[in-house]
Amino acid sequence: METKALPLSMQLCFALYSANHAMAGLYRPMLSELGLTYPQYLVLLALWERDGQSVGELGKALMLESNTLTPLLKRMEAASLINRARSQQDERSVSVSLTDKGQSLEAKSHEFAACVANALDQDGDTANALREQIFDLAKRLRKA
Amino acid sequence: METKALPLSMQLCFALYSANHAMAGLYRPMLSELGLTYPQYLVLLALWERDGQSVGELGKALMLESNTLTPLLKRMEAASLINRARSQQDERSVSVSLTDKGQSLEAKSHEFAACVANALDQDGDTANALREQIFDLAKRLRKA
DNA sequence: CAAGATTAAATCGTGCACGATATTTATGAT
DNA sequence: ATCATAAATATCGTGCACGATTTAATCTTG
Repeated sequence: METKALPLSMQLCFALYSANHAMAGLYRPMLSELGLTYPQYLVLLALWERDGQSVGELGKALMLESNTLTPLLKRMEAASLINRARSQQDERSVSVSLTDKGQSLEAKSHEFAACVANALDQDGDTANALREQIFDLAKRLRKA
Repeated sequence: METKALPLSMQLCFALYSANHAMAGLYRPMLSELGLTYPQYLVLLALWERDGQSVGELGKALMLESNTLTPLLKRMEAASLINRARSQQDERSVSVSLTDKGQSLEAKSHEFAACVANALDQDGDTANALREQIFDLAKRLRKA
């Protein structure tokens, strides 16, 4: 009974790890010019979609908890990208909103998307289908 | 000219980020019982495939550099999973090899793969095709 | 209303990821 | 042989991710 190892090339986990790294590597130089990190960019994406979310809502959108988000958001506040304010209705909750600077970066996100599309070097429908498959994969993994 | 933001749900970068997190989340409790982290498990996968690789070779396989690998490997050495030794042919290079303990964990990797397959809840061919698409995606992104 | 339970953020400690730099060993050109 | 260069790890500082715990506000229930 051989217990031959499954090579990296057969591991879905490594495919995801590798692709996620490669994507981060593609974004890094572009984001770096804006003084942004990759997770900070994801926070901006979430806020461009809906401004004024609480830390908990952001966490739900990005699958992160306050132990990760709080320091990250503080750095973004220090960089004048967002404001953080306790909610009046519920003093436990902190509302995160975009500054003018944070809003102004939204235009760049389209350049980035175009750059990714270019890197993919395949037609849009194929890329969209793959994206949906990956989201679906994430959903299945989370459910398990 | 609207500059409407691209929502998270349309971002391939977030799909990968999310799926990678979900996969890590699935592995975490299983690996935790073995005292392993997810990147440490990837190192083991690489070594089960070919034992005795140098730090640089491991880095090439996993897309990591010595600044990440060296401390990680030292922790794995401290946990008696691997040995690190300078090569005699070239004293610059460090060869990483599995201990008995490190080898013995290989059997578990098959359970993990089965667990992932079960979580996917879809037939193997579909999963394999998706894996190849994701590897291909990573390759395109890296080339760009 | 008061006491306990629940919820939302924050804090703390550890490990990973990476840019920049340092250190050590090997190689190459003269 | 010597010196410059290159190569392989290692070190350092910053930021992300997460388990565990803490703090403060709110809700619940007697």
